[in-house]
Amino acid sequence: MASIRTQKRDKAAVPMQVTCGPCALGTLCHAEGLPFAFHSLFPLADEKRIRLGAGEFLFRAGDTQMGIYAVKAGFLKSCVPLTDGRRNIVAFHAMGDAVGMDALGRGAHSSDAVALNGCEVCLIPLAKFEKLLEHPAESVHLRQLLGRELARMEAHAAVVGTLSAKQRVATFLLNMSAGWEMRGYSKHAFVLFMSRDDIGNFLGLTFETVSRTLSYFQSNNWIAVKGKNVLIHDLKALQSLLEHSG
Amino acid sequence: MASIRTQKRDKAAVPMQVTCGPCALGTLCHAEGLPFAFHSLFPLADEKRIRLGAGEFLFRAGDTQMGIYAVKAGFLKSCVPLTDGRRNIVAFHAMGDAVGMDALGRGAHSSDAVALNGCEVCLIPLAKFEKLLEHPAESVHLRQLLGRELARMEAHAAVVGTLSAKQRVATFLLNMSAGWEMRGYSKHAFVLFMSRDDIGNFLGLTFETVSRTLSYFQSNNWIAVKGKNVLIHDLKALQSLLEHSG
DNA sequence: GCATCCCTTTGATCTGCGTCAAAACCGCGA
DNA sequence: TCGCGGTTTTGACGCAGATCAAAGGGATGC
Repeated sequence: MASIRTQKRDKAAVPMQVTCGPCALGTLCHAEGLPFAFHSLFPLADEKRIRLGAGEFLFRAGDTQMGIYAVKAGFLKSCVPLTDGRRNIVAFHAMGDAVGMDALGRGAHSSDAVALNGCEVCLIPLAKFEKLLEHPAESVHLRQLLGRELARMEAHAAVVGTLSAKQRVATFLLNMSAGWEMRGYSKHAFVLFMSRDDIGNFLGLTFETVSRTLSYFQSNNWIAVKGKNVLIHDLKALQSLLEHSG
Repeated sequence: MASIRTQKRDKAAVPMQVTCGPCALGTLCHAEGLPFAFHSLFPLADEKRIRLGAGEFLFRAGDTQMGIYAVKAGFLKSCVPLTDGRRNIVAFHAMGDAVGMDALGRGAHSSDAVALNGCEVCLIPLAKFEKLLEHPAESVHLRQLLGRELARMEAHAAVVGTLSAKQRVATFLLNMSAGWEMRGYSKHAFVLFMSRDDIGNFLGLTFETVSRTLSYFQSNNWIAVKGKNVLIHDLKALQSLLEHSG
């Protein structure tokens, strides 16, 4: 079974253009979007920005310093620790995603969040949250955020619990594609921001199997892969893989 | 891969003693626990009780009739539909659990909830919810409920994504044990309320593998199994299975 | 430029679990 | 009480994917 590789330090934080349009926190996050009366609760958005280099932890499982984070730029992964010391990646996060909500249950994070590259996130500490959520609109928003995350995780558990290797990798590519399309980018051409090892860990496969499966898709002319660059030629072919059990 | 068997009708709803002590909805649920001012929002608890026979659906994936349900008696399973028509069990629910929160994201349920035997649940429709949650204490409570569920699902995804068959079954038994202990029952002796097929589907294994693994545990004198009755002789042995990778 | 390190690809072999099969068991209704 | 349908157990066999191994990129530092 693939293990998560040793984390690396990056040379420096990366300069970035950061927008707030597609952010999952939406009105929960920063001043501009908030009802006027709530402006005073918030420091300037920039004060709450956090920059991380590749391999740095946003938080670790067990941390009681809670809060919800919105990814502004860059990419992260969420890893849950196993009893044998390994870690399993249960989610990837890109621009606009919310991270850290699993801490709302126990009051401590149950997973690590690790930057995959230079990235920037927005934080709202829980204390601010509590006050904010007295406002019904924000409360509904957070509930939806949590509900979506829960449904996503249920679907992921079903994928790794029942599908074949080809189906898992196809699902992964289709989800990446849909995610980029949702953010306004091409659904046919994108760059994988994680290693084969990370993909394997996420999907419950070895990195060799991930690599082989991508090569197989390419040999069928369904996709073209060159390193982390992916070009999907035949979305329907990948989808039809999922329609027949086995 | 195991599929969920055809649902059966049961002869009748089962007479039950129903208590509200350990219920996950807690103050969110019924009149007794609520702040006095909120009593008027609620009909009598009994009006909101729902009885189900074995195999009956509490709700189905796609239902827009939302609400949160608390299990008062009996057992249910949550199943997410796969693209190939199969369903995968992602959770079991017993007395005191909250069910249906994955609907808070999209406004529609993303999984089925099916009764495993005669059971009884309490409903709060979303509309009531919305009003209730304007009260900070209830809002925090729901947030914790959702956060716990999310963390639980992350852990489950990690289990089915990385562990061996023996480790998955051991984890399952340990979780059952802990669940019963938490509810005030024995952690060493309990009755499995689902079939081998359901366990396999939940763990991403075939029912044959589940059966074989239980037999193996028994042959090591770690447990005794007779049908659905389980007696755990050696919790530590099961736990130590999880400490060594592979 | 070259060397180093890590990531990725591809091949060969091994094995845990799925699949197929059959018998035993258990609850239920007649 | 018996017979029946569904569930569970156990066995034999095969395969998808893990493991072991080695060679080929592609980035980064000197």
